[in-house]
Amino acid sequence: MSIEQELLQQMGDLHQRMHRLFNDRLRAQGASLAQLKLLMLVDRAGSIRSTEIADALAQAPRTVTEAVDGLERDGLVVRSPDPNDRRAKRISLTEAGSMIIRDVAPHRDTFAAEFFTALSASDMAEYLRILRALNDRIVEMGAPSSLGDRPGSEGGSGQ
Amino acid sequence: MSIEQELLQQMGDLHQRMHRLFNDRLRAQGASLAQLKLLMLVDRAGSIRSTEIADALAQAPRTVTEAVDGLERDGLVVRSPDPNDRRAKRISLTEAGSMIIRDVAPHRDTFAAEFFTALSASDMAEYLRILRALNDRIVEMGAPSSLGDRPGSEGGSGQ
DNA sequence: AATAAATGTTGTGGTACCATATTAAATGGT
DNA sequence: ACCATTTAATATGGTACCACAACATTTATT
Repeated sequence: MSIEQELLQQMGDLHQRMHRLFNDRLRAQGASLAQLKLLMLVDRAGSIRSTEIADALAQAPRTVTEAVDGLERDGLVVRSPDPNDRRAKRISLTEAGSMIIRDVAPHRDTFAAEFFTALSASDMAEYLRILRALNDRIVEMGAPSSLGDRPGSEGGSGQ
Repeated sequence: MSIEQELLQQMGDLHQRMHRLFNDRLRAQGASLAQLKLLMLVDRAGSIRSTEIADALAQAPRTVTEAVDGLERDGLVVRSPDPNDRRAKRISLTEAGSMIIRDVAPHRDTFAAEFFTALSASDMAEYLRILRALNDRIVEMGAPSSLGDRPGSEGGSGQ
């Protein structure tokens, strides 16, 4: 097996394991990873439209509707009509939604801290550099460039 | 944002982008990533039972049944009764299944090669070392240790 | 104003995952 | 041989995603 294939394998395994473990821990706090991401985005925006979510998270419109349905059913967000555009609805957090974000934050930090004890400070820096290079590369290869991050501060890949 | 959070973010973004891009390319070859993984496992094993798949891929029994249903419907695998155990069924590739694996292999290699042009040889080595350390760490933290690899040749932290 | 085009949201149907039953067959103790 | 346990596969119901189609509302054109 080539080193490239080995890397792909390790990356996939790592992601799968992290996703599971993190999700399991989150479940105890009353949310899933996907829900949390969405809640945090709504929190940052204050109030936001479906299409803006779809855009920020690089998700299909349908996915957003469904996710918001779930959150609304759980009383974590509310949809209210947009005063300026009667086609649109503005999505915002409820008290319960804000509370979840606040409750989860320390667990997120704890997880990250625990996890990265595996790496020295210089390894972390190396790793970050490599990840950025790979992210630039995959965007060059055709992947969507804007995902959930703040727009406009992309690491310059030139060409 | 701490470096840990930044790393988490970059890892998540990278995975999402790779997954999409790779899946899109694969779709043109007539399979999905999940299907390909399963097909490759069946190929390596020759013939295999549902539970062995679930174990190797760290997936729920239900997931396996469903995945095999899809592959069987597409004529890529067949289920035949196990002669030694009437509860079990042995899953094996059809000609079409084998063909897909052969067709896809070069694309997989091409993708990996293209992608990792972003990294120098020494960066790749670094990256692999870091990934292994993180995989070991996440397993320590409670994630399942055996995924997708051949059974019996586990490299990592197998106590 | 009415029709057309663009945009925002939701519906339909499909893949890939999960936890928790459920049914059939094998197995081990007596 | 019999019953309880375990194991193999599948069923039920749920989350998280997708492409594509439908529908409502706004905006542009005539």
